[in-house]
Amino acid sequence: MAKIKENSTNNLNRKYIITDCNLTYSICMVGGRWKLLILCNLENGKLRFGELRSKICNITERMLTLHLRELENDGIVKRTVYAEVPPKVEYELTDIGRELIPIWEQLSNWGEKHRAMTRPE
Amino acid sequence: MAKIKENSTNNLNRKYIITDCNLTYSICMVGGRWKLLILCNLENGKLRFGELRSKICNITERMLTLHLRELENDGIVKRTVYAEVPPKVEYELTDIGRELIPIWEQLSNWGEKHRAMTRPE
DNA sequence: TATGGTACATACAAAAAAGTAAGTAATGGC
DNA sequence: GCCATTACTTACTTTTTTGTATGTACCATA
Repeated sequence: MAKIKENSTNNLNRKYIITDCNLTYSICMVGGRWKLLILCNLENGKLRFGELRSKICNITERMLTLHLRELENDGIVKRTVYAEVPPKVEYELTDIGRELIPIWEQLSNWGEKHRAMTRPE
Repeated sequence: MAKIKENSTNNLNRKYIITDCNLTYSICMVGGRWKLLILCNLENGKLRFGELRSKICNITERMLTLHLRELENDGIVKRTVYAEVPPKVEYELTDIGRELIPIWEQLSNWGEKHRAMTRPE
């Protein structure tokens, strides 16, 4: 999230895996702690920064900003700034971002099933 | 992976998110650096520890062991030990593990498409 | 008796991710 | 002039993940 060391084994391995495997590449795109929660909240339309912050309880402004920046850089989320004071910024899913929705619905179902299997009442 | 501090904000947030969101829960299951590469390699049947190690270049024995343990604990991979010397251990996907295959194929396609979009030649 | 193969375990170090606390800019309303 | 609002920064600390290096058990074979 912050600075990474370009030539660390860690970073080189990450690059190697991402290059090698589309699947790992995809997972990395949405792999940050809060990213999926952000994306889920955007599923039904645009939200302002402050709306996201209050919908996702426990997230700090710093984390929200960092994840949104990454999602924006990765073309999954679109950011629109309105020239107003106080500032108004809206976030929404891009087309390629929306294409994740049916996939994550399945993943979510899998999770529910898995959870039921491993922790039966 | 190693010891975690039960009451750190970091850990509490992780628990909270996982409890709250099946999707994040699912992603956490396969979120480790090498997990998906391991799972992909098991897609076509059982493999021994040493086979996995040589198929996944750059992975260390420690990382392979750690990830396999987690996948086993999460019921995604099954471990079979043969009472032989030298030891022989085989790994394979469980039923719930196999149910991820169609999902990760879609994710993989998404990744390919996304990659083409963001880095067109 | 020494050696080799297999699947690990352990102690430690480096790197990355997440969290904390405080500050900033712009401007409209009081 | 002062304060409130919004969407951020920045500097720093803590926690977690990843990687390095080395050691272990077991027994068959040389």
